[in-house]
Amino acid sequence: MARGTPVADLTRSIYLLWGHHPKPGRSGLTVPAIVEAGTELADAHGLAAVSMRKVAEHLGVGAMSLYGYVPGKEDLTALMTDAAYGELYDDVTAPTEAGNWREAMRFVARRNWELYERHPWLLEVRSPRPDLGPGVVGKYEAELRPLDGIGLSDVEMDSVLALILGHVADSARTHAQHVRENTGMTDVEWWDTVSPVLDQVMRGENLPVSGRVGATVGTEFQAATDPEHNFTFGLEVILDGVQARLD
Amino acid sequence: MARGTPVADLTRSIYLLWGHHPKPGRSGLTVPAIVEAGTELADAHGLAAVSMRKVAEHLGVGAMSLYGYVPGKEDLTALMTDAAYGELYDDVTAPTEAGNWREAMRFVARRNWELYERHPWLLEVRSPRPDLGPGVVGKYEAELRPLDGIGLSDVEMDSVLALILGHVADSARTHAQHVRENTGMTDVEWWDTVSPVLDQVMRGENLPVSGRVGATVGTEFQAATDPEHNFTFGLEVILDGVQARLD
DNA sequence: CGGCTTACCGTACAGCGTACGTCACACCGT
DNA sequence: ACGGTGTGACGTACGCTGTACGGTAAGCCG
Repeated sequence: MARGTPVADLTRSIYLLWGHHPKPGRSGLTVPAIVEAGTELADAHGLAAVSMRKVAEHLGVGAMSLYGYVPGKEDLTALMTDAAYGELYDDVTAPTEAGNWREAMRFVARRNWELYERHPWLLEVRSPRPDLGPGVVGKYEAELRPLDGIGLSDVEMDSVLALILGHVADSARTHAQHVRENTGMTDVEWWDTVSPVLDQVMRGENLPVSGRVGATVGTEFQAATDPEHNFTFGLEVILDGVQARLD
Repeated sequence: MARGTPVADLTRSIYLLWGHHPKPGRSGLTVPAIVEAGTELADAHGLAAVSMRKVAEHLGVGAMSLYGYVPGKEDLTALMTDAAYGELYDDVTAPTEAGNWREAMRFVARRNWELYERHPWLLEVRSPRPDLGPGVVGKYEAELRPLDGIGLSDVEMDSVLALILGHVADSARTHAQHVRENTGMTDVEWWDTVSPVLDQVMRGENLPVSGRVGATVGTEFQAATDPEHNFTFGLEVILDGVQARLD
């Protein structure tokens, strides 16, 4: 699928996101099937494992056949991303129904956290612009609603949501890197290896505070850090900060 | 340079980070020179542009010669990362001297923000474990000190710092994607293209809150979002939240 | 049944990280 | 001064990537 002018490409991409895709041909290929295949691969082996060849193979089809349905890898990733975010809430009112704004934001944060656990590759997606598909747009509406009418300006609503979602993504990112034991060794093994070498090599460094804090954190969590603790702690700090702004 | 057991590799990587590298051979190559070349390339063209071939070419040397000094690309990236974070503070006391803990944290956040502006590729680095080199360790000590003795537990100190740094990274990430006009079109061009298509395609969607907020934000910032505003706003919210915890 | 449209895909190219094996340089012992 | 040798440097090659191009063949219509 040849690339054209930037404007034409962009328009095509948006139409694609919003469900304008070609009917299945004689191989039975469809855009949703391609997206699903890509998502399965990404869930299982990370975003780097999603190559056009692998996706095609997974569908029993030649690599180049995909280009009849999807302009390229970038658009495939955008489709996967939007689909993943789209599965977050059954209904646009779900967060609102969780309770007051604080409980709603906890609900939102927890849901996003779980989404990143299910689809860690979402944290690797690096899109130059937001992928404004139906999933993302619906998510934004659902998450913004509980913040409406509690005393924040429109801009503040957007900023608060961005702050919370950013915090979730950041914690989840650390968590995902943390959990990935497949790539090498477990946390404990890693620390057991690193620790003595560090002790030797850092001899003579003057680190009174970080030395103490690092030791405490290590003892507390049996690891260099505990992303899940940081997630819940940070969330409450943020919510307290928002509350302070409301008063 | 052949890879060995995980433990040996890890040990070697840490020694490398802490300055244990081979003396220059007959080509005059050194590890710092390689790291510098990689950093220059990354600053100019992003992390993806840092290939072993390009770095070698930049140094007037064959690609494989680098492997005599650096085990592979992963370690090169780790070295670059640690060096970049190491240039953040002239002295370990710099943040502390900025004033009380709030001012110190604003100083820390701003410095990190500027670092990410200077080296946007830092936001693309995806390391399985923290790269515990001298730069990163010194940074941790410097940033932790202003939080010492203000009424937080050790674990809370670590969590608060992680929260703030995560927020900076997240804002800077959005900012960096935002600024990258080179890859295609400017913000305004993009929105002018996307907006009418979205209007058409979203006809019939029920988006009362996000529609209003999106419009307000767009008018306010002449863009879909303003990362710098989100950065300072979010930071103050977080600081307020921490203050609430201190009371 | 013939012919045309078009979906499909085999091949190819430029790029990547890096394993392997060779070459020539610099140094050292005599 | 010279020969041998250890090793730093690197050319080549492999398997992988995204995707442009052009040929093949399948399905449909007259």
